[in-house]
Amino acid sequence: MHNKKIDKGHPVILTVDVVLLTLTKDLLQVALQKRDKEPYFGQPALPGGYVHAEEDIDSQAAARRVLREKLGLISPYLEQLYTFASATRDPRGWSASISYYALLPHEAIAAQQSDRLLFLPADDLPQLPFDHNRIIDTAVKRLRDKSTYSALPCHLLPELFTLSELQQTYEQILGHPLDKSAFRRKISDLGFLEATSKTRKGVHRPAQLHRIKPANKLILFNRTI
Amino acid sequence: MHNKKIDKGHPVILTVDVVLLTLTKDLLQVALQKRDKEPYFGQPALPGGYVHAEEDIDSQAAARRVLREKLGLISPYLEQLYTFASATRDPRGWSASISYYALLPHEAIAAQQSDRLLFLPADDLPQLPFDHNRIIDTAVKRLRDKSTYSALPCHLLPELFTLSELQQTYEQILGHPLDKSAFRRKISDLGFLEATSKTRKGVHRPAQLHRIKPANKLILFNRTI
DNA sequence: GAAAGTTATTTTTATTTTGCAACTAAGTTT
DNA sequence: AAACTTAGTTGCAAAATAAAAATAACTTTC
Repeated sequence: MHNKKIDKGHPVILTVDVVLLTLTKDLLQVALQKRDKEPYFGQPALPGGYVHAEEDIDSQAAARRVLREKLGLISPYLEQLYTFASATRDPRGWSASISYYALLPHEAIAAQQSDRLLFLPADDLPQLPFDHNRIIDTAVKRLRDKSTYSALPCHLLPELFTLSELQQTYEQILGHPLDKSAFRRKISDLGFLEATSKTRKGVHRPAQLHRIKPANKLILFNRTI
Repeated sequence: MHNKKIDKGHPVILTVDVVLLTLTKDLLQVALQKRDKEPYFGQPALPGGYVHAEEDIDSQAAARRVLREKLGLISPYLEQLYTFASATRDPRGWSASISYYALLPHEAIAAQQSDRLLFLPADDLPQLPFDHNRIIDTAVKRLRDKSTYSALPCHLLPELFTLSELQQTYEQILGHPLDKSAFRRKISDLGFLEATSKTRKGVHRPAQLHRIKPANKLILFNRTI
């Protein structure tokens, strides 16, 4: 049996943290920011902050606000990842972090570089404050898993892209090569992309630029048990 | 810009709620409990409660405690589902519910029936307090999704079961029939079950009883992009 | 107690999907 | 214009899946 005091719960810390992932050249990178307060002042960490009960309508809005206020970015793809909540993850006390992950094309953030913001390879990070390494690992795993059965990697590319670029994106995320014809067959069968009349001029044969058909959110591939 | 007060965050409510699912006859059922306090006193709702910062080491432990204290049950399968957090989901104020879902064989809970505990079909519920309908819908969807590519439904069966029973379980969850030989081939190929020498005596040919091989956690099926 | 009925389990066969390789197409560079 | 490179397509064998049929092991009925 517990008394009223215990039943009401002790005060806990409630934050959101955002794992912003992007793909540069051949590496998956995560956005980190030098902390502007204690604990871990000055150390690179995930952008995050307290939930602001009076201005955030829900946790997704809080994550959007963090992205906007801390990084000056708006991400079309923002999904709840997991909630890390324990007595030990934050030295200040029992704490819950509702974590989100966001995907952005490298082009969309190139302009945003600031002295406090840095991008590091998500697969090869130094030790970060709190349980941020674990949060990032979880985000990368989620991205990899979901890329095996969905069109998620499209969100790492700009609005217009070639099929070869899309295949390369999948290959970089998954870490292994894909068959060209099988890949194109699948994309074509699912029909969530549309070809535009534009082409990517390069050194060789120009490639047709594609885009996600409007009104197509996240496409899931068929799986059969 | 925000002042210190706002940056520290306003007090928010942090709870865990548990969606306990089980399969009876031909229906997926969810455990509900009549609330013993306001708000919504007396109404059936998901078992849940405040996180107890001084006794719960993490949110999973809090969910286990809820299951134990409120339902008198221990569930081998307990997974974080989603965190529902918003200004409007609880009349008392800004609230976050870290929700978990648990799976149990019907046999394991038959003995636990109490006057406050009831099981209702998860697909056909009355309106419940808070956003509990949405939480349950999310849990059912997660179970259905995950059943298409994992051995999750095993956890809805007792330790020993026949392959036909397992197939029926999949079919009830997924809502469509599966091919018998393909199903058995897949289970056999994955090799996470072992046959026992026991059989299920019935009206007709006895079926061999199987069990999950020890040291096998959750088996995921292969998916190819 | 043999025949019929029912469920379990395996085997066979047909159909679909995938993986690989070769081929054509369209540009640039030499 | 010949060689080179990347884009995109086509054909086919191998693998996986689905459907159907066959066989096995029991119980119940007549």
